[in-house]
Amino acid sequence: MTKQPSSRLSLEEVAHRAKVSTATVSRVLNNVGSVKNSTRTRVLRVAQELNYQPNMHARMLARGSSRTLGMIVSNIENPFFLDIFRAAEYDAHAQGFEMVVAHTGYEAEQLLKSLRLMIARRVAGLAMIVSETDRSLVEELSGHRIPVVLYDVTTPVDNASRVRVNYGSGIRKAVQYLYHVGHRRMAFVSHHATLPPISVREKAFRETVDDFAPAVTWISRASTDGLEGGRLAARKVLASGFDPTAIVCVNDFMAFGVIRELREQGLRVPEDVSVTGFDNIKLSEYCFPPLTTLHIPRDQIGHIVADALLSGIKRGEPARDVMIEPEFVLRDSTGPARS
Amino acid sequence: MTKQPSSRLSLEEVAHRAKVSTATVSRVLNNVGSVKNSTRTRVLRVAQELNYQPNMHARMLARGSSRTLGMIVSNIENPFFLDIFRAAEYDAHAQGFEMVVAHTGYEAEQLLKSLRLMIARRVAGLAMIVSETDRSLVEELSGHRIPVVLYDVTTPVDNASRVRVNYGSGIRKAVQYLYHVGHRRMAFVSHHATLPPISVREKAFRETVDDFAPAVTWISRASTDGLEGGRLAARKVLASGFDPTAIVCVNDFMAFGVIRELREQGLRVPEDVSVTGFDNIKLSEYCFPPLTTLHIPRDQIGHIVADALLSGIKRGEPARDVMIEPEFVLRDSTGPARS
DNA sequence: TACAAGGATGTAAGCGCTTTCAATCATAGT
DNA sequence: ACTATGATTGAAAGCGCTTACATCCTTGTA
Repeated sequence: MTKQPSSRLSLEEVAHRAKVSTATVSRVLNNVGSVKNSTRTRVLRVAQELNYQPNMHARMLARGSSRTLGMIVSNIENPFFLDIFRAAEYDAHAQGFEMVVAHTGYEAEQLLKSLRLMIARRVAGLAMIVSETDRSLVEELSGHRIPVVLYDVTTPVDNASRVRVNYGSGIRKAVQYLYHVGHRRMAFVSHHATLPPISVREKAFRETVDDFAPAVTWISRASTDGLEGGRLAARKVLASGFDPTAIVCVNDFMAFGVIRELREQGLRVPEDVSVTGFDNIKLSEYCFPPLTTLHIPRDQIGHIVADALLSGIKRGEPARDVMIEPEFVLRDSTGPARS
Repeated sequence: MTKQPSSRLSLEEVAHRAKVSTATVSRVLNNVGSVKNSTRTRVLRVAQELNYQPNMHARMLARGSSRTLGMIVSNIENPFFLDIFRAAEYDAHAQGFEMVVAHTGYEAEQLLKSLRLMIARRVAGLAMIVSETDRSLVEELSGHRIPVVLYDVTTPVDNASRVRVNYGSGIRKAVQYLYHVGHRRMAFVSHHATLPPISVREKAFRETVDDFAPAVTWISRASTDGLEGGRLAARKVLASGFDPTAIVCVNDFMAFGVIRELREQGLRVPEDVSVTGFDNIKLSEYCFPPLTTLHIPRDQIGHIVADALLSGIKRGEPARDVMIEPEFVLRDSTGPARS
């Protein structure tokens, strides 16, 4: 029968029952220093019997290192972020680190709170997979000498690694394809136009379409991300009279919302209107019609993020700068323009 | 210009610069005890200038309380869990608590690890929104006198609150509807049949169909949850020759996978086969065709979870037992049986 | 004017762990 | 048998914070 652990079970208690000092228990539990085999097993047995779990806060305080990686994401509902998180978490665990997440819901104020929380937790490294970063936040970070990786940030930041996606090139691939199958009136659907990664895509869209002289554009921005946002933005486009034959969306979720709204208004996809997404989340393959989109290798990003952080922490390696190339995935939500 | 914070910025440093003792700084920062107004502002100014953030681990150690709620979920990709999490987090924040999540991917071993991690973190309360709980884990918890809430656990556990969903009643609503619109051959699609909440639904399905004499059932279990699982399970059903006119799925994601596979094999939904889900995740309204499903009030669950935990922590209130009633949502993925 | 009652601060003892440093013990070499 | 060497262990000093408890000022009051 395992012993009932008390609510205030400390290493000292274990030491006492095993008739050794706390130092020895610590050595056993951390597998450092040298401990006689018989002592080791005795300590382990007692710890087991007591169902003892070390207090991570005390441990962190004593060690002066939290062995924890922090990650702040904009929208935790977006599986896109989750995939990055999970890949990073996998690597972190493999190296004995924990991960903690915070999400901001695209609110700058919440970002600041999350950032402070991460600092309060004394994370050993921090990944910011958020769109709303601005310079002042980076200041908040400077001085705490922890490795940082920023996702989707255009201007480089001192001592911070960057992972970026080449949105321009991605959007260009989609627009080129659409143009080649006859589309001349294309709309672009996005949200939060002030966020840099969003505006980068908008800009890329505009520029690319401009390269194809006879084509024209229309830009519709919703006040919110996701399905609702897509629907709203689509409604605006359709109400505008622009009558697009193709709608390019800033991400897959918005594309789903757009498709939903088109269908609501009696338009078929892709016969009447072609729709493209961005991200290639898992669902985009499963929804109807399967979505033409741009694949971003989220696992790869997660691994890069973890590696940048961990190598910075453990070996003090310098910051990196990585550019990810999206890949065009042709499915059934796009087709030739209606004549 | 704000001062460059050093990497080892402690409360003591703040105290030193503000020419007061650490006790006073602590009082100011925690807003307790009495401090002269001029002192307070001075301390706050210094803290601000230094960009000081208290070390949460030290704080926790000194306070003996982490002010943190833990939540363990099976599958973090499932927006279902996320919604519960966010609702709970909202309440937690409102009461000055942080939240940390861990996910298990339905692995019992991972559950144990997560559980230990939560204990190591000395969370003040723990919610387990997992399907794979078993008695031994509860033992692991007993003795640590922290409020616990278990989701979807059939047998009551001492001192633990429970929140359950009345799956039987939910499945019954779906089956009744299907029967009434003429379905006689219904299949049930699930995964991990050994998990209690899954088997509960299976059982409810079988029993309900049995109540309608002329109807027959077929059960198909995939080895994995989610879209892939749904596809696999559908493939099995279709290959079996059972030729169902309706497929009842254990959750919405599997339903999406099922629909995808049906379409792949040239079957129309709902004309050839009706499909129902369970959970009513947001996407179920947006996918095509919009999914008939059973709504579970996730926000409500999240609030109940947080409230059970927080009231247990703060006021020592006893454990509760809540049953949630799912609500049938009729959309377009179901219709009369083909004749 | 002297004294009680608070208000404002500082002192110092932990919280539960890790980690140096020194002390002790066992073993091998001579 | 005696010392050198390395393996084992324990004592104790923090890690950065909170929190009695003690101390020293202010006031208001008799």
